[in-house]
Amino acid sequence: MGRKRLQEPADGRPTVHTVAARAGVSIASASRVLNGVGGSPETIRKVREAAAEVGYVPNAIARSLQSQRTGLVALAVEDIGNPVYVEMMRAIEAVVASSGRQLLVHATGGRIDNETALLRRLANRYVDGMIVSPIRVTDDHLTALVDSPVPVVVVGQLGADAPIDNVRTDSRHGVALAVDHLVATGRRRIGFVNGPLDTVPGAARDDGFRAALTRHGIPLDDELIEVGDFQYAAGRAATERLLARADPDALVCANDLIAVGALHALLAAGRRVPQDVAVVGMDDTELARMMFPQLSSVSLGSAERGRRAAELLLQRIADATLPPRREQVPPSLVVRASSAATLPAPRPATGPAGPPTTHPSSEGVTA
Amino acid sequence: MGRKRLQEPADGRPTVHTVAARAGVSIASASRVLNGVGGSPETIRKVREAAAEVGYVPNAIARSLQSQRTGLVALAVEDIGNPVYVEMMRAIEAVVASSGRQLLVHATGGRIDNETALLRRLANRYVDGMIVSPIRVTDDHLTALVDSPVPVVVVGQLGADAPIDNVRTDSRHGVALAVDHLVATGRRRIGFVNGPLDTVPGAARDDGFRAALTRHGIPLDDELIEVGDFQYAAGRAATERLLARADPDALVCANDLIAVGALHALLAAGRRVPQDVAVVGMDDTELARMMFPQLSSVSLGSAERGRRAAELLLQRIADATLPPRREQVPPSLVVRASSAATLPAPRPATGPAGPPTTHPSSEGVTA
DNA sequence: AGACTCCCCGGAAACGTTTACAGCTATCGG
DNA sequence: CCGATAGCTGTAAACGTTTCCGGGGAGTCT
Repeated sequence: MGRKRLQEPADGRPTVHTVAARAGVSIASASRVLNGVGGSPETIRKVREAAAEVGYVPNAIARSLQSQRTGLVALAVEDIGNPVYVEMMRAIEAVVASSGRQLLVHATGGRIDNETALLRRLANRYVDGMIVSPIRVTDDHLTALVDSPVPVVVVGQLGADAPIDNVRTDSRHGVALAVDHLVATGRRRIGFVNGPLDTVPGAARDDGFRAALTRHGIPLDDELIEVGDFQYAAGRAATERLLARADPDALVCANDLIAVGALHALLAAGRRVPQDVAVVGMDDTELARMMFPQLSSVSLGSAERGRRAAELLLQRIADATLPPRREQVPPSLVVRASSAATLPAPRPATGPAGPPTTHPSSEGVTA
Repeated sequence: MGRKRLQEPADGRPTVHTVAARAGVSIASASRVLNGVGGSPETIRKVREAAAEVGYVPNAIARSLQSQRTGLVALAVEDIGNPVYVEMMRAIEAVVASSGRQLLVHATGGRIDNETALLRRLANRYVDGMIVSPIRVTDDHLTALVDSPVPVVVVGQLGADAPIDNVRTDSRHGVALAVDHLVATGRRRIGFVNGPLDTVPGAARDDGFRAALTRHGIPLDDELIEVGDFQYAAGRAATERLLARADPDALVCANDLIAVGALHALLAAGRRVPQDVAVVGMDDTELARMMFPQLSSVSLGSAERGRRAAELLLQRIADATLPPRREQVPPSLVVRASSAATLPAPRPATGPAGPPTTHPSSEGVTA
C-alpha cells in the first residue's frame, strides 16, 4: 500500500498524512477537505471526523512554504513605551487587519544591530511585509532595508535617493510652529529640550529650533538648549540641568515624554505652568491630554503616517513592481493649557506654586 | 547534468540551487558552506562568491520547516497602550533575547475572537512559544490554550485546574493593601473606580474591595463604586459620574490609567489631591511617577511576572514534558504624594484648587 | 447507446532548506 | 606497497503542506 511516510512524526503531532490514513483517503483529498475546497459528502465526513479524533492542526510554516505568504506583517519601532508609537501602531493595525493579516510589533530598544538583525531574520519570509521607523539610519541599515526580500515601508526621514516607500513629516517645520506660537504669545527666553543629536529626529528638531529663533531675530543661547534622550526620566533630568543655569519663560520639548518630564521638573522647582513657563510638547499623544495642565503639543500626524504607511505596504505586497513612493504628512500645532497666553504677572519670589489658572479644556485649539 | 529544478523561481529570488549551480557544486555543499560547516577552501570560496553575486538570502520559512523552530516568541496582550504591559514586555524581552530569540508583540484589543485567532494562527508553528495575558477567559479560549501546538504560558488568573503554566498575582489582596492604607490614614468615604466586571481582574478587584471594606467595618455604599473600562478616558468619565453623586475622601482605582483619569477629573472639579481626596492606583507603572502629584499605586509585580513567565516558557520549550507549573508574585503598595496622610483640614467651600502641599519625592515608600 | 461534461480522487511534484548516507580521493601508518 | 582513515562531495530523503494532472465514474445530452 502507498504508506510511504511516517504518519506520526517524532513529536507525536498529527499531520495531514495521519488524518488521511485514518480517514482512508489520500493526502490530497484530506488537504482539500481541510481547506474546504471540494470533496464528496462522504469524504468530507470521514476527513473531518479523523481530523477531530487526532486533534489535527495544520502546520502554518509548511503552508507558508508552499503558499509563499504568512498573513503576518511586522512593525519595528524604537520604544514601545512611547505613546506615539502606540498611536501609530493602532492605525496600522486597523489597516492591516482589514486585509485579513495580523500585525506583530517588535521593539528594537534603539540598538541598531538589533534592528538590522530583526530585518535580516523576520524579513526573510517570516512576514509578508514590514513597517520600520528607525531613528538612527546607518549605511548598513539602509542596505538591509533595500535588500529586504520582503516589502518594507519606512516611517520617518530617509536619504532622498533611497528607493524605499517612505512616509515622513516635517518635524523641522513642527518645531517652527511651536516657536512661532510662543513668540506670538510674548515669550522670548525660549528653551529647548531635545533628544540625541545623532538621531534623525533629534537633528531635524535642533535644526528647526535654531532656524526658527533666528527667523524671529532672537539670539541663540546655548544655555537654553539641553539634550537628553527621548524618554521621560531624561527629559526631567535635562530640564533640571537647564533650570539650574538659565531662566526660560518657555520650553519646547522634542516629544511628549520629554515634555512631561519637563513639566514635572518645572512644577517641582516651583515654576507655574503656563504663567511662569509655557511648555509645548511634540507628537500630540494621549499623554499630552492626560497631564494637568494639559500640554500643548505639535502633532506630527502619527496615526495618519501609520495609516498611510500601512496602505503603501499593502499596495506593495500586492504589486512589487510599483515605483518607490514618498508621502508627507504636515505637522500642526494643538494649543492647550500649558502654553495658554497669560498676562505677564510678576512671579512671587518664593513659596509653593500657585494653582493653575486655566482649567483643562476638553480639546485644544489647532493653530 | 543534474539540473533537475528550476534555478530561478518565479519571483526571481535566488535559492540555494541558484547558488550551487553558479558555483558548480551540489546544493548540499552549498548549504554546508553557507552554514559554515565543512567544505574545502576552494568550495568555500566558490560558494561564497556565487552567493554574494546573486545576493542570496536564505528563506527562513524553509529552514524552519526543516529545523522545527523559528527563533521567535510571541507576547499577546490586551492593550499595548497600557504601560503595565510595556513593563512586562521589557522584562520578557530581556529573558527571551538572552536565549537568542526575538520577541514579537500582538495587541488583541480586547476582541476575544482576535486573541483566539491569533493563537490558532501564530501558535501553529510560526513561533516557538507564546506568552498570553488574557483579561477575559472563555471555554473556547481555554481549549485553544490547552490545544496549542506550541508551548504557552499565561500571565494572569486561570481556572485552578487548567494544565497550563501560569504566573499570577493576587490583585484581590492588592486592593486590600490600598484600602488598609487609606483607612489607616483616616479615610472613610472610600470610592472605587473599577474596570469591567466581566473581566478576570475586574471581578477580582471588585471582590477584594468589598471584602476589605467589610473587614474594616465600613458599610458598602454602591454610590461610591463606579465602573468603566481600563483606560484613561473611561477612568476620567467614571470618576466624573461618581463625583456627581457622591463625595469620597479617597479613590481606589483598578489600574494606573484609571487613576490618572480620576486625578484629572478630581483636579478639574476643584478637589485637592491628596488633601481632599486621596488617590491610589494599581500596577505601579511609570505613569504613576509621571503625574503631579505622583500617584500611590499597588505594584502587582508586572516586570517580575513577565520575567518569570518568560523563564517558564523557555524551560518548557526546552522540555515539553515538564508538569504544568504555577507561580505567584505578591502585590505591594507604594505610597507617594497622592495619598499622603494630611491633617484633616476643612476644605474651602468654593474657589480654585489650592497648591499641592507635598512635593514629589523621588521614590515612594513601600508598605 | 455513445459521447461529452463534470466531479472526485490519488499520485506526484513543488515550495527551499538541512542532513543522513554512501562513494570518492588522498594521506598516513605499517 | 597496501589497507585503514579522514575529509570532501553529491544523491536523495525529509520537514508538512498545496496543487497540478491524469484517470475513472456518474450523469446528461444528442
